[in-house]
Amino acid sequence: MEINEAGKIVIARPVASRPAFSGFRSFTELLCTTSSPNALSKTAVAAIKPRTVRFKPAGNQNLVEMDSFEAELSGSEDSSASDDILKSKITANVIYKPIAKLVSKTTISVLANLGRDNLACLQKIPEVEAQSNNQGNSPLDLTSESCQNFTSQSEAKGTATQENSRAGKNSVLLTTDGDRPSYDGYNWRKYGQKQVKGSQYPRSYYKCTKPNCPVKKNVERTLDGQIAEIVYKGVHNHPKSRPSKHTSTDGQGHGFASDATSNEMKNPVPSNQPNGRNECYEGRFDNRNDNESSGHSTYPGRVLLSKDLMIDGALNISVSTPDDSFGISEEFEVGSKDLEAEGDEPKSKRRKKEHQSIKEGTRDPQTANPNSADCEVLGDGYRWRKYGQKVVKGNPYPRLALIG
DNA sequence: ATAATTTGACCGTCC
DNA sequence: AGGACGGTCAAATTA
Ligand SMILES: [Zn+2]
Repeated sequence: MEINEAGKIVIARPVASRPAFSGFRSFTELLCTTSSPNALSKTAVAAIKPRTVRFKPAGNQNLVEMDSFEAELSGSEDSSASDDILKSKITANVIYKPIAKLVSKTTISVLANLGRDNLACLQKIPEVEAQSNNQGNSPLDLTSESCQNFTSQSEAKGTATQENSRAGKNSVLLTTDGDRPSYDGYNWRKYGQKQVKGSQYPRSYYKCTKPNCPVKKNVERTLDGQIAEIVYKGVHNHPKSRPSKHTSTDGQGHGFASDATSNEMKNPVPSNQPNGRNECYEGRFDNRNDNESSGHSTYPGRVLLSKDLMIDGALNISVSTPDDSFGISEEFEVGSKDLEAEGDEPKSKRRKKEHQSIKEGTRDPQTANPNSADCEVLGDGYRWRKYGQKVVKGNPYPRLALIG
């Protein structure tokens, strides 16, 4: 059961074993500059809520969607668990996001003002869950505007050290806050939360709000509100909603809350999906750094994502594709490897089913990316050109070097 | 009034 | 068979 921590913890740092490419940096830079992370923070509040009681009827649940696949894995770690990895990896994508979050303008301003007061920030930021204001726009804004701010911050921190980030303690900036969104282009509805055994943090369950979309994601957040891990399950059967600035976009119209996590949306994703489907297969985002936060700061992590995702942060990323699989995923690793996993987690339950589905759904990586030849569109919305590939020691899969 | 979130209970799977 | 867990449902609550 527990175990993961070790794995997760980590985070990796970037660097380490990667061949050096200048790419790294570039990546980072790119990310920062172009893509920006999503950072966000917001106000927050913590609330305590009453509890509800319910009776329950029973039964219905079988809906579960099977489309998804799963992933699991966890963590990060370096281990080498190759086998496991394989299995798990297959479907899973992990992303480690360091910072990120989206912030609303207000927040931004606040931050700006506060700038120094991290503490203050912290307090606010922490949990909000969302609702507030930002929903609609945040994403965009962030991207454009905010991002920069963040970016810089994050970046700075990241690379430089982010002191602040965590300095503040929990996190202010970097952190993710509560549930807010980082908009990943999709709208999510929280349908459950639970303390899972293997992790220290509560796991929140989100579902894509589009009517027929089976995609779900699990988000674990630290006390501070930072995202410790995100796992995506399933494939969207609809295009992303684009954040139009003011609008809510897509579907629902209201703001959505995307929970916090992931991606950035910012960009119009280029091509991502030809059809509009396949957006995410499964991914995971891990951030748990608490542990050591001290070390470095950024949360380096890894990301594996598949088609849509994102990356963010300031980290170094490396991308690798597993061959195996479905190609679904391309992984971004940020630091080290992690992978994980293992067996410990019981997660497996439904997984099996999912896997099957997954396979079906996912396959065709190539298809998915039209560009696959030399250029690939990773989840970040940008197009990358492969300029190298190499087998890296701790990692079972060849690592690709991409240039933006 | 409506939609989203919270949260205890229920269900299925694993051991 | 029974307990432990993770995941999901859905009434209650909140926004
Ligand atoms: Zn969806």
